[in-house]
Amino acid sequence: MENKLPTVKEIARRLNVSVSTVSRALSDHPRIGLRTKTRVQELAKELNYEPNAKAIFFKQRKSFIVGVILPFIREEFFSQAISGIEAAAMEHDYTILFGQSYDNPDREKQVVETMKKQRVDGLIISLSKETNKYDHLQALDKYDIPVVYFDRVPQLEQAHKVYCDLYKGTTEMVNWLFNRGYRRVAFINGPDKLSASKERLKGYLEGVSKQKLKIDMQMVETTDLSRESTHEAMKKLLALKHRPHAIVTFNDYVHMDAVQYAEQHNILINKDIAFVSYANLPITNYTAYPPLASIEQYPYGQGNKAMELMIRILNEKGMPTNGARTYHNEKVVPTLVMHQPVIR
Amino acid sequence: MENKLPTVKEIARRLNVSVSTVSRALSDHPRIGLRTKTRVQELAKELNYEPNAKAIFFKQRKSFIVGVILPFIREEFFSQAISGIEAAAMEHDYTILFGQSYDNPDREKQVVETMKKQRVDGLIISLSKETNKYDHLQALDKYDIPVVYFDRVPQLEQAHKVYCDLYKGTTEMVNWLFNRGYRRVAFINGPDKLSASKERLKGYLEGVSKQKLKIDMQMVETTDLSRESTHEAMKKLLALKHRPHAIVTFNDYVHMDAVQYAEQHNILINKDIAFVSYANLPITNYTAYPPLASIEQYPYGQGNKAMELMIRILNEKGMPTNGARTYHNEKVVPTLVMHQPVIR
DNA sequence: TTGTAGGCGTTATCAT
DNA sequence: ATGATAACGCCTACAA
Repeated sequence: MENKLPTVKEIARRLNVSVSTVSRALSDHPRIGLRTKTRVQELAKELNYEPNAKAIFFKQRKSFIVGVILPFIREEFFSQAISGIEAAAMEHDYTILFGQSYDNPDREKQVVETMKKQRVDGLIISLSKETNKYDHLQALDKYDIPVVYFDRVPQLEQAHKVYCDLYKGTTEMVNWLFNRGYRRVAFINGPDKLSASKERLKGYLEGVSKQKLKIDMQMVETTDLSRESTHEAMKKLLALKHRPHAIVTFNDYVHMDAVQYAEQHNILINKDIAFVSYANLPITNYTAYPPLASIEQYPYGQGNKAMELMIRILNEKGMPTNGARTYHNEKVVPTLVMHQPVIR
Repeated sequence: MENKLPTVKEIARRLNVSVSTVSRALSDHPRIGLRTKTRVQELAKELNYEPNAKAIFFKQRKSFIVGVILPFIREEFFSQAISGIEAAAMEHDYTILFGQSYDNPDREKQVVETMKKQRVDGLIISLSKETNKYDHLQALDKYDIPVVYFDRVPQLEQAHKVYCDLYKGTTEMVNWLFNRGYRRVAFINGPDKLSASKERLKGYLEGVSKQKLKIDMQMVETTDLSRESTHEAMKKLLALKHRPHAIVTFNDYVHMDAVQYAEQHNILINKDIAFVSYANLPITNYTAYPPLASIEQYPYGQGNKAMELMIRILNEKGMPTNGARTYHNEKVVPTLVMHQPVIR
């Protein structure tokens, strides 16, 4: 009893014309009889005909679908990013196939596989924090599926990337702290492997050096971004003979965990110790202890740029090239944002 | 210089066999020469052959793609929900086409249109708060694209729905407050049109009635969920001759805005006035003023159920029916969760 | 055991 | 102005 979807063939049958006539009539081909055209168009409307995009895309070898893989959509950073991606996609009639890696390289691989099977036109990805092999992703390039990395980008030259240059931003933040009189500035960094961590560390060291201060590596801790790990880092920092005056944390989530630990250990937040962070998530305005300042990384903008770049790449695909592929590398400039100081 | 994706045809050409042989060899057809089979499979592996899902889906009239439309992905409730959807989808080899309505019915329509064009196998949607016409969605049913609504569901009998029955939950919460001695319990509800609001209101009225108290409609305010609107509602409640002892808010976001307003007006949160809410988002644990209690609505579970239901519907599609369609209606039971009281 | 042919819905390229 | 046909990649009933 299923009401089959109408096809050109069906219309052709009913009108006793050929499928090509129907196809042409529907696409308003110039040299087609006005009478026939009207008849076809009327029947099409009556039957509620809609071209089957699947068939068209199949023929065109194009789906207008771009895969997007993120570590965690529940992090506001990434939900903002995907919104930026979606906006750019919509503007150019693309749609988003969605997947999360949950920071698990195996799962990431699996999702990439699915996207490949679905033959997405391209893939935008922010790497899982453990990913250090990119074979499965580079393989896509060979299949003519371009990959654009954003925010969590790989250490590869041969890749399209959009990310925030946190080197400068971090230096700036450290300077800002010194200028405000904080002399012992500690740093809870993310996983060593992440290029985002390396950038930050470089910036931090640069900032400290500029103050002509000796660098104290006891002031640098690492977290795997879990609450436990962050608490562990805090424990070490608070156990130091000379406690830090200020703590820079990897992002606002680490910040929240760090501050939670500090509060539980009777530290007066932003008084005994000042806290600054990255990301500047809107949600921090509602939290108990917003950071004194944080570095805005414009996730929406990054996502938007990544998708724009993807579209540019896809559009250039048919174009003649001089042989060598060029890879794009776009940096987004972060900004230091100061918050209303909240001391509790 | 493009490395074209390998096809059965290509493999067949290279091995001087027919495409059907290749196809069968790859699918491990029983009666195929072992020698040929191995040769084919080896070459396939060497070329990194993968069947083109587009072609298969085109043939099978199936894409294994389900569209998901949410109001705002940045709300933790929805990002949890989509995670539940994704998990169920993955288990059954489905993928998610993603779109946001931003609570805008026009945009919602547009996204639905895109999904239809893409010929998704089905659509899971949580309605925009202003949507009161469902034609564009019911139309999908005609195209044989099933629609499963979740959380924000329409007032339709003829629809598949998964949602949380907040009627009982709200009554329970109001009782809980009365039992704790709060006599004037106010309520900041969401938009009237939302069935979620109606459910809550019914539960609230029921709860108050049970206490044999006169219902005071001055205690009931409405917000369109924006911060301004919530602040407006708070203003009215605080201006009453007899201030409420407790305030129930539509969800944790409204809660945060309400509490923010109260704090700015020198109310001691959870002392002068107690606050309770819905949703129980993890992020509330980091906020300055978590609600005293909130009603967990299990967004992950709802999403998961919605997708499971979708898959059941899709699987039943080919099956013989007795004619009339049956619509599924699944309720998720909410739970009242108490929090560590924080008074500031 | 393997090959041939037709079909899925559409459009582009011929031919009429 | 219209029709016939091939092609996209895959599968499968049927033929050999």
